[in-house]
Amino acid sequence: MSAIPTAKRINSRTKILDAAAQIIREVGASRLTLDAVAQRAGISKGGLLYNFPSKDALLQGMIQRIVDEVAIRKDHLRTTLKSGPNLEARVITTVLLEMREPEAEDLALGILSAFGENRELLSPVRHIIDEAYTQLLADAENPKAALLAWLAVEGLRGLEMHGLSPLSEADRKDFASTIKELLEQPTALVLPGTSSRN
Amino acid sequence: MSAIPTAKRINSRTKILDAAAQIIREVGASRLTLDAVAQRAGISKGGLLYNFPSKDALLQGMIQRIVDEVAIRKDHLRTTLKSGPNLEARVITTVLLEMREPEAEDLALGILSAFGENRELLSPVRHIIDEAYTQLLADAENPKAALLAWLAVEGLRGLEMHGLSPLSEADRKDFASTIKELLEQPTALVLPGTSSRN
DNA sequence: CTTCCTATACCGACTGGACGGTAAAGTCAC
DNA sequence: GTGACTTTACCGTCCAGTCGGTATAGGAAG
Repeated sequence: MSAIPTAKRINSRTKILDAAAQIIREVGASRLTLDAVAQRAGISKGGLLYNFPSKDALLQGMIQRIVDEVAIRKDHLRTTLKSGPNLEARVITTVLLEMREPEAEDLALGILSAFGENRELLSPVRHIIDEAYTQLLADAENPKAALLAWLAVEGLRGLEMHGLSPLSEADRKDFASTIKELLEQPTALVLPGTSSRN
Repeated sequence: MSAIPTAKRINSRTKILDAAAQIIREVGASRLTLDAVAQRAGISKGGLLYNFPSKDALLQGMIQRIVDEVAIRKDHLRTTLKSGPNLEARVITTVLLEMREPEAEDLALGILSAFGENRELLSPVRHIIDEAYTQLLADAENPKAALLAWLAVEGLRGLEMHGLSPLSEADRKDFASTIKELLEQPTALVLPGTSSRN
């Protein structure tokens, strides 16, 4: 929408997005007010609203940045991980499992913050999920194992996001290895019914 | 605090909780205002606040009801499902997979609604999760498979909760069978490392 | 049985603060 | 001075929670 973002503006925008993410991380999405963001970003409320004309726009900006970030990480992993079976599944599970690192922790929370108010804001998220799902299945040597692994990691991330995970640090490591092995050994999962249906 | 809840009061309370759940389901947690709940319940705002002295108390009541409901379902399934390996895991995954049914759909949303405002409200939820996790592992013939299945189902539920699940109805059914088979056949998951530690 | 008293349950106008958003007046770079 | 960017001051709305009041039921006293 904004025609030519200048350097100054870009700087302000990142400062604002950083501030918003920080607030969500520290005091929760419900306290993400425009005043608080402006103050934290060291900018006035008017200035904030100049950069993001509404709160929804701000949330949208946060989500977009997160989505972009994930795409970059995935691209990076796609070339870093040693190729082999279920590459896409390994990429996505790795991204999700790493998503607990401090710098990216706000991802989950940012998404959550948006959903509550305006479900449409999640559409970019739905989009990358749909895409990831398609790629995951297309690329998978053992689709059932790939789906299982992805959803399991997604489940753990969801629990951690809400601070509800019962897994100890050791348990988590074990689980991560389980996922890794499940995906690297196409024969790890042996099911009676269809073994490898299209 | 209230000494002896009378029948009348209990009736009002359930009407209120029903109304609140309905509102969340229909228009989202952000529109869950005391006025709206009161109106929907066919009661005055004063009456509502008489039964639940604060909004937090109302949210707490909603969560408690949901938690109790889940406990009942689990008890029921524990006697219904045919005994065999990984019973606890089968119980919990069944509950979670059924949680999409209309009557229980508000569970997820109710929980979410609460979290945003006040993280402490989730402590009863954390409690049943911790318990479920312990039982799951203790009872499991193949702990890794049990954990995998539980987290995967949890992941799917999380996605569906936010309307983000990419799985078609058929995919979902397939996935449910995968889970079932994974838990009923302790040999379905064969991992190189520790096959059945501890 | 009737009068008085109390407790429970509920009512609805009101308040005070929070918060998203607006508008007009700067400020600074070019 | 023109346009990008920022500030200050303000408005309107929404909403949790308050508060004085009403209605009904039950029990005790006369």
